[in-house]
Amino acid sequence: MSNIRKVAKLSGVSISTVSRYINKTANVKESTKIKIEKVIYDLNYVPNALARSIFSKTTFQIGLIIPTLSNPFFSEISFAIENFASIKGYSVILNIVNDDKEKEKKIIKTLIESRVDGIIVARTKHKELYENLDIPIVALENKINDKIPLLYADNWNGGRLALEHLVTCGCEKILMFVGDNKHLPIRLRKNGFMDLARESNISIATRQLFDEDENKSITELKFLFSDAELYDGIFVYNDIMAVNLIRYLSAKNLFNEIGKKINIIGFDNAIISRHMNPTITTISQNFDVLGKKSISLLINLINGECVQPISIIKTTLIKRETTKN
Amino acid sequence: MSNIRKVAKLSGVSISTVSRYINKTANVKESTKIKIEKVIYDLNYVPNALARSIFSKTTFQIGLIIPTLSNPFFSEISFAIENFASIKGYSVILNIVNDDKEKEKKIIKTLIESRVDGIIVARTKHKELYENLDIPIVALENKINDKIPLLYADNWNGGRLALEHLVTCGCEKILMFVGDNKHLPIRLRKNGFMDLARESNISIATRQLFDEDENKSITELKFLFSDAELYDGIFVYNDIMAVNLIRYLSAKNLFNEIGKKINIIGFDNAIISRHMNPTITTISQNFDVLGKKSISLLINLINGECVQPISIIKTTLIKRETTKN
DNA sequence: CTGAAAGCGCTAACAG
DNA sequence: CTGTTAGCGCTTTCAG
Repeated sequence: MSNIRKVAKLSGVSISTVSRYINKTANVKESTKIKIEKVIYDLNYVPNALARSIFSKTTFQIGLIIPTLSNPFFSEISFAIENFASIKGYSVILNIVNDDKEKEKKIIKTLIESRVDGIIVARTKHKELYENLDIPIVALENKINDKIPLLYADNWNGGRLALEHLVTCGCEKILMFVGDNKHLPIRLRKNGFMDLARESNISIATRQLFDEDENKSITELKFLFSDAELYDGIFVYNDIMAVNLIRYLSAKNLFNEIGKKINIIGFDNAIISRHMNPTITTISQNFDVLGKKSISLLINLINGECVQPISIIKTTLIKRETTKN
Repeated sequence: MSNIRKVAKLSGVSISTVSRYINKTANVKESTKIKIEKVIYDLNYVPNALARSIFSKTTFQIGLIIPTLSNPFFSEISFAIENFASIKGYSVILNIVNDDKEKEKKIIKTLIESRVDGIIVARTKHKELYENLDIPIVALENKINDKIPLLYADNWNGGRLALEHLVTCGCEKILMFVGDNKHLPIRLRKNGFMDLARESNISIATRQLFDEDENKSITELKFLFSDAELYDGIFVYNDIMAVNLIRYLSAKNLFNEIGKKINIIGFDNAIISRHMNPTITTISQNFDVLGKKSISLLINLINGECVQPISIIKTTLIKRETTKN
């Protein structure tokens, strides 16, 4: 592959002139401009961003660290992040942790070595890995420490919206499937739901589910959801589990009751919620806004600006077929 | 951020000794080793991969170019690619084209500038952008030219498997929803299905669908799928459209016929196919194998080895609730 | 408007 | 086992 020196030699000018031409960092005489242009074209020369970065101390690359891509929450958010990063001129290095702490450690090392300008890390389970990193970081969902800006959807208010909607649908026997307490957003969904229930004097039955339950077989689901059909309003902590609930009810031949006698509301507005049969009423996390905000926070950080320590993105109700109104 | 010179000075040795220590490229006396170790630790020094790459001419980064992340086919394949890339010591730069040719052009430029070691491009619509790139490339699904190795799942045989299964289920009135002919894999699915039909003297009704139809409303779906319920065996060119078909049938109150009087088989084994209600019988693309193979092809190319021009990954039948047997 | 020269952080051949 | 030196591809003073 050719380099700037070759271009300079063949154009009969100095390296610096070529550099100036490429970066438009100073005027170059029209005639030499044309000469250089031609040589660059003939040689198929492409400037080396590495050499440039070594000097400029900025790579315009950011690292994205996520637990998985199979969960639509993360694929949607990665989608949005790539989109806004690219608009702002940044490339994103995709890193999937997959519950492997050693891998997460190695990822961070590699990112630092390749001098990414910043890191966005979603729902990490190992905040200690990020404590002493001297590089701009934005945390999604899981807080790392007071110095690292945190961003998440307003799960608390989402929980309130969910109950509000069930009430609007006229539900009177309400059941909530609670997710794993170790995740802050999951906890907040519950709290929002419960806080409103208390304020409104509504009594709520609760059942506990865990992350592992997301991939259970239909037989196991029968056990998890048993008697859910006795309630007329059911809030499930995420869309995947709402999907499972629907499968359980269908297996019990209650498909036709869904959205009528049995109202169900999920959380996430995952793709599956608008494709599922029936389509699922849910609380939307507004991935686009999350992606945009995380990029803008990170870029502000990169530019040495101050950013607010916590940003909360509005959640909204998406009405579909699993609820009456 | 500190550099190798600083480390050398503080350790009281030369730059090259430090370099040797870091890369274990030659022996270093135990005592100086310890000195260097300490300084590196105190300074929180991390070697600069850019400087190293500029010399070694290799970045251990690869570019991944995909049309979207919303479609599970691409998120699953990206997942697999990241996984195997990272096992082999490569980072992946995620680039989402989103049907924007100008963006695709810019992406390629940026990747070349940052001297990625290779590119994996999935289902590109603009092969001309890749024709004259002097860099290892692996094409997924859509062929670019004879020089660029192509990799895809055995859609043709997948089509055969689909028909075979419908026949096994005893179907006699068979309908096929054909996808957009401009995509090779989609065409092959149809051909496999049809070829077996001809060999076996089975007559097949066909209907045409297009990419845009994937996101249509239920009213529009009614038009697309009208009278599909008159058939007892239906092959749909991908899982998303199979999902839509199921929603159409449910809206017509035929939910309980699915998997009984009406057998449906999709294609892709997308996540949604195992979560849908009912779960969808489908042909699996084996994302993991696709991801692994695309990485190994690319790395072979990077290492200057010869690779076969076309690789075809086996597809398999996944039986679920939408078919009888 | 242009060239010479120093330097970004690192590696490697060479000499000791 | 270690230091000196040249060089990777580029940018940017500083002169002219």
